[in-house]
Amino acid sequence: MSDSVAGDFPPDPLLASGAFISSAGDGTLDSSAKRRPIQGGIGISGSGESVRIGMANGTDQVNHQTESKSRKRAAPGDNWLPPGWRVEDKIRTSGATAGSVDKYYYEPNTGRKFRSRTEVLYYLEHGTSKRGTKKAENTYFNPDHFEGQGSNRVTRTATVPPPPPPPLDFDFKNPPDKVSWSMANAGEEGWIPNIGDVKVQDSVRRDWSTAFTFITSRNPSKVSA
DNA sequence: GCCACCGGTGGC
DNA sequence: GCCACCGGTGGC
Repeated sequence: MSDSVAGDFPPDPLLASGAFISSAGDGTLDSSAKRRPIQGGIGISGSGESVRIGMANGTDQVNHQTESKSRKRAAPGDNWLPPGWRVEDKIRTSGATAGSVDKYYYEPNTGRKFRSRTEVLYYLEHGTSKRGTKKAENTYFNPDHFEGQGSNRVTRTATVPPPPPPPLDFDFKNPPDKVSWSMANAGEEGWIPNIGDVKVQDSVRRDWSTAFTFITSRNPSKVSA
């Protein structure tokens, strides 16, 4: 009764639509590029970390008993994470707190890293991160930028790969008048969009997500000196 | 007591 | 200056 539509997505929330994730440049995953030389040499570097894809995949653990936690611990899985985001559990290898785990969240397109759910949510709302961004808070949803992005002068540093070509179907000029969201199944899939009585297709929803991600990621945070 | 979050620091 | 990591605290 459920394998029809809402079953489970392919493990590639964003890639499916157009596959652009241009994170190539900044080596998102293997941060082996920099990464401080962990002393002690405990070989946890590779095997100690488990990276998971955000989104409904952890269906295996059907143990979603407490859905209404509270502010903290409110994320048994990572259902609050927008599709495409990655979560990385990093185990501390030294110090008094060695063995404890830090969670890091990675934005799909730019690979930007966040240390907490709070930071991610903040970023999703403001399009910029609190920390590390002293100024430049001008990133707001502005459809016009979207069109002219072919050759604008935005002097973005080479740090961030060029904004992904938007292979989207999302019509920025004519967004749906109203979208109602319904909770499909607490804790599993999260919210499902409906326009009128019609459930929004998965692919469409994914485009929305991609569009959103794109918008929120094309900000000039690195404009430093 | 456990867990998530954030500040601060040290290394590069 | 940036980034990764650890320490410590507050909330539950």
